[in-house]
Amino acid sequence: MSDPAELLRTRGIQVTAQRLAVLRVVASQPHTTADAVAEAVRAEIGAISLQSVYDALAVLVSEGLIRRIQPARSPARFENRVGDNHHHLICRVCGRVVDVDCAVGSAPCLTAADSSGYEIDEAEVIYWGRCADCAPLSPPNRKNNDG
Amino acid sequence: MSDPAELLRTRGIQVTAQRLAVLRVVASQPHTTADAVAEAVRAEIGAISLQSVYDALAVLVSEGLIRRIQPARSPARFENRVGDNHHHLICRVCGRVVDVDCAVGSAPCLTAADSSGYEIDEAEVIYWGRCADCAPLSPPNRKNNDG
DNA sequence: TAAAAATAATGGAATAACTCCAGAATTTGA
DNA sequence: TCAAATTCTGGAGTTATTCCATTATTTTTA
Repeated sequence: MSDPAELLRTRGIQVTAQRLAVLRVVASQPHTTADAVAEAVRAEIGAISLQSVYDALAVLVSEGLIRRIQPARSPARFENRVGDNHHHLICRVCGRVVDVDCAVGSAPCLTAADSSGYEIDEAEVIYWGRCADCAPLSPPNRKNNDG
Repeated sequence: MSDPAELLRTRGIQVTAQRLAVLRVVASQPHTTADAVAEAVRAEIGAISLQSVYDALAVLVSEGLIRRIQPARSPARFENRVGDNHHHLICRVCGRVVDVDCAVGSAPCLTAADSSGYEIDEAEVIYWGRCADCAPLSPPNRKNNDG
């Protein structure tokens, strides 16, 4: 049952052209920003306010249909790969984001060395570096100081 | 040579009361925000503009004396534990941040399953959940959908 | 099928967290 | 000690996002 409209309906969310378009855009352009979604949706269905894009994204995120990632010094990004076990690799220079499978394997890596009494529900991993295009063009700007 | 003034001087950074105070505050209150630093510094040395706090923090970060972490939906936070191998555990409810050692061990976990040609220099890991105080008071609001 | 209730979409204003800029003050160093 | 460099300040500007009041649309009920 991966029909988008059906996905919405079964969750009691009204099916609207805007929401379907937003969902479609996020699916076709993973790691896209709210702004970019607005533009793409406009190209598809004519008009949508930026606020409505934020609304639609918020609804989809809260229902777990899409995921929001918010890397430092970048607007929030959205992707429709949810419920699987993957992380992100981000280029410090051009900001490009790519998916990587979890190094630990397919089991969620939810076990910290010492959880300090926290009940952990997500491990968010971002690998920072420079992508194949940017690496030769600029010097490394950070020492390896984190593991 | 952990004398703060010396640390600044050897890097060619002018030693000022403001910078020393900012460094001291970040050291004594890890995971603090720029706002909180400003308040604490004012309590210590009288007055400082928020902008100067940002300036001082930026200088200290760029010299690697402190580290900036920027969790989603939170202002940037600063800590003076740098160059070691640790990650963060953040409570979704109250925002409390605590340090955790890297689950992988003391070697920096810079190896992604597939680095896609990226030259990785940092692996940023944030464990999200609810702290011991908040867990009993509110229901979990997220499925385990990430590893 | 029309009125009432619920839900969505809109524009505009507001907000948080920074960043940028030009000038004043202070510090350094020849 | 005087010029050059650096630092500090207030104010304005920016970006990404949220809030709010109103209007439009959709769904439910009578």
